[in-house]
Amino acid sequence: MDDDSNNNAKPTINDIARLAGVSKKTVSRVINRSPLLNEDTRRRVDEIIRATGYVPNPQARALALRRNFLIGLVHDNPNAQMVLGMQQALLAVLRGTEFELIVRPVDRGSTSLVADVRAFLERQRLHGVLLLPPISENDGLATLCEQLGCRYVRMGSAMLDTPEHMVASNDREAVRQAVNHLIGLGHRRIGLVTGPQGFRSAFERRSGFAEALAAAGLAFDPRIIVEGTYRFESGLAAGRQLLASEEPPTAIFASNDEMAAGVLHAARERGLDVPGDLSIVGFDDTAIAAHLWPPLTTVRWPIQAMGKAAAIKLLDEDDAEAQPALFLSELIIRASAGPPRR
Amino acid sequence: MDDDSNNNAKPTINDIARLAGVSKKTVSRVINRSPLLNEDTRRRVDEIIRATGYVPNPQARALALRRNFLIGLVHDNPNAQMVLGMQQALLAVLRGTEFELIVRPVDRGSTSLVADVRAFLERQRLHGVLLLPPISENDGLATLCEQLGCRYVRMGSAMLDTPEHMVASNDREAVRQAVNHLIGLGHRRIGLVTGPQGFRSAFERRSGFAEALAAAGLAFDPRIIVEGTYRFESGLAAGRQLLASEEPPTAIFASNDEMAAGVLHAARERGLDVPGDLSIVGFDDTAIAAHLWPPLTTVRWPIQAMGKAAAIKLLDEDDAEAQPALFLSELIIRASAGPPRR
DNA sequence: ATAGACAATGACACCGGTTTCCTCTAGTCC
DNA sequence: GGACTAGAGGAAACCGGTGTCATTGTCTAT
Repeated sequence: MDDDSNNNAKPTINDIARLAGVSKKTVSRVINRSPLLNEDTRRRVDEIIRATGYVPNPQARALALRRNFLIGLVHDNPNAQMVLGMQQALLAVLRGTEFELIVRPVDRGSTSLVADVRAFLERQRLHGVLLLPPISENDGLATLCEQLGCRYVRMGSAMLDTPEHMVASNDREAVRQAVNHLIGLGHRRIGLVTGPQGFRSAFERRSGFAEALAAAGLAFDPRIIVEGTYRFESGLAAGRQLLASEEPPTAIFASNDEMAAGVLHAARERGLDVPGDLSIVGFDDTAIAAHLWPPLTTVRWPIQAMGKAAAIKLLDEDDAEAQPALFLSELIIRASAGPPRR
Repeated sequence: MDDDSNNNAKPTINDIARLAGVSKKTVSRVINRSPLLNEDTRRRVDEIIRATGYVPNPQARALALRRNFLIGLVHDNPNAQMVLGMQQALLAVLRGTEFELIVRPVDRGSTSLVADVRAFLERQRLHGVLLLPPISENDGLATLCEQLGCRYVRMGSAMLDTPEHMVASNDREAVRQAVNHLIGLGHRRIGLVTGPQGFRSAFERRSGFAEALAAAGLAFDPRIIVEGTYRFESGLAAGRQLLASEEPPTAIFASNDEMAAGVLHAARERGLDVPGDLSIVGFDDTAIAAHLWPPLTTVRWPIQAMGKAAAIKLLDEDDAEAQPALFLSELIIRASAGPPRR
């Protein structure tokens, strides 16, 4: 029973060396594809490595190299789908390499955020980290990575850094398109639920909104702009406020889907028809968007593509710059936005 | 600039030993709280450790101990919220310990599933792994962990293993309560959308459903039982089918929220009022549940408590058995279920 | 007083790789 | 033929911890 499945002692570099009749160092050279190595020797050692199923011990390498074959995903993101999508995208690239993914949720609010991440990076000696928004906006973390010599890529809603350290979606442009869609449907009075102040994404989306209105010659009426927190409840409150205003908007753009769901609730509470009485557009295309009634028109970021580019940037010095840094999101047109009835 | 933030060379055990005037081994004993150690020596060394901010190198320890201070989360779960909730629960316990969390999504369908996980465990030499459903139901993985001497905990919808290797919710009981709730509201004809065959959770929930009907003396009518896939689309299809049947149910229990959302869509398509014409109950209490209109009555598992118990079982030999293994879910009553109008 | 037990600590090998530096060959040039 | 060079590969130290075993000093039993 133990015979084939449990060949208890895994071979080490010493075993391989002995079997091949060479020194450890030569085996090490084979593993690391050293160029100054006789072709015959390489073949012979390779043969034995394959036959024994030898795999170098990552812990020993990490100790000797002072660097681990680990990619970190550091995040404090309430959007579970986004985080998981990113994990999948990273793993698709990491699979087949010797790298593993290590995930580190952190606490954005904590005063010790940078110290926490520092301890994490120093202890684990990561090869690289991917910083997800919103903590990717923290310049202290980027500086930290530089200091520690840890490769890093920040993900964000706009370029904040040099292209090799950045994977960004163009939220401003995406929102412009979304709002143009509403304008194209005939809306002239469009409300906005923003994200919380201090978030770059909130700023970008708000800017895109303003730019679209300006381009269409529409007024930017601060009375129908409400700040939210990116949470459902804030969307609900904002929706109530906007719909109760003197001259309510015929359409509302919410800066993420969760708040859009809140706005939809508010509309429901008033017995409004969506999209007949009120059109709603969200942002993110989380699972909820397609499952609401009516299904939500929203903006989908290319998470997979961004994750893949980020992974390659983290792994490969050479391919890093060849990877795109700016990605365009896609407007997903569903049923929650239509021509105003009035 | 480099002076205080970048004290480039981190102290090693040798530095501490030299500063304290003791041998490496003694420092090692202090770190590992060895009992045979003079109190004075311990204090002196501790003092220096604190002063220098020394932290043992995890890679070196891992090499020497042949075991890493890493807890793995292995999953193939489409429920992003659950996975993330579990991550958070684990981290809440791991924080403050020397353990880190490493996350490993795998491909349930892959024929090399066990081999993949084996390679992962062998390479990383994890201290322990938490297996999330549905792959937690794979006995091959549990056997693998035993073989490799890796601590493990399986999470599931029913007890499948000894309590020290298990953290289970009692789905059957929870569904019984949910269905009793519907019966209590006056429903006599209740439809069921099951999960896919082969999933333990699907089986348990179906069993709970059947048991509740039986206890109330209601017939279990196979014509209003539809098998789903746990995905939205399957819920939609099931809803359409059930509502188009000759004698449609007045309430439908869907085995997860995503399918419940699909059923709700189907009701909307037919212009039905929920809960007036149709009551709907889901399972999981994902974010979507509260955001639907009407908000979904559903079952919430105690993810945080289960994650915490799992983490303790994984970390601590002694506390493992003291931790509860079976958890009761909570019925969250919202607006999607009410008395039948008729 | 002396052997034996025990507490406290150190010396040294070891975990499994990599790096540094050195040796040994064989080929080239004059 | 001797000096020089480059290519191939090995010996030993090292990365930073832990395990094993020996050593020392102190206390107790005889």
